[in-house]
Amino acid sequence: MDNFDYNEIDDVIHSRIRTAIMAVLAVVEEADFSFLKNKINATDGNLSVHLKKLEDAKYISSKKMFIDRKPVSKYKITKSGLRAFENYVNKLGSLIKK
Amino acid sequence: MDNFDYNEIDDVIHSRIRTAIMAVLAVVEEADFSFLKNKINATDGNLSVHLKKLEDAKYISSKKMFIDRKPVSKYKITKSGLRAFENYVNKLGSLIKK
DNA sequence: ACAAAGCACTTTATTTTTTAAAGTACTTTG
DNA sequence: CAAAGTACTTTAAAAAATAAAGTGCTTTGT
Repeated sequence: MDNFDYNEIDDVIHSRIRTAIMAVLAVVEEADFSFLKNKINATDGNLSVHLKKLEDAKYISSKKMFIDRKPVSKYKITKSGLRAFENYVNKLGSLIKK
Repeated sequence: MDNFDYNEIDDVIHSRIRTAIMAVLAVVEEADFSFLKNKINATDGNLSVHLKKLEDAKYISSKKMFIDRKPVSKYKITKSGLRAFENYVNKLGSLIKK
């Protein structure tokens, strides 16, 4: 039992809502705003803010478009986002199950 | 792939520093302030605040005493704290590794 | 003996983050 | 065509995290 340094946990990911977003985007090819909103059970404002934070960190990317005359934002995890999420999972796993 | 509801993640535990504290206290019988501080690499003020928060939630308990004429605070995880931590780990595990 | 430096914390204040509430820009339905 | 809905974004308020000071001793050096 050696390393428990909390600073090694990625704080961009380690927030309830962002952890959930990343977990979903890690397993789907692409997800739009409404899908995520329902999936993780978030309010609009919150989701919007946290998606932006993940996007600023380049962990996810978005494309905005119109489908059936309605605005739709599609999100997907980036390569570095997936890498970060994997690291996060490993780090947390090593912290947690001993 | 069904349940990703982020509200189900225990927010008392899901903070980097508190996750680390709980992870340590889940595997040791008892730990004092300095031990925790070094183990998880936290500053005094932060550690103090978060220990208090976990204590307020009854996830950990503390005893304050003097050893070698110096104040020492000993912390241990409570039964409900361990249960909460286990639930947290399970929940996060089910979210994360799919 | 006494000042300076440590140790083990706690408290307060500042910054950052999270959440909730409004707001924007349409589109659909009665 | 007004009211309700969809898909968000922005702003404002509440909560949390971090950093900085402060407290109360004890130890070490001179």
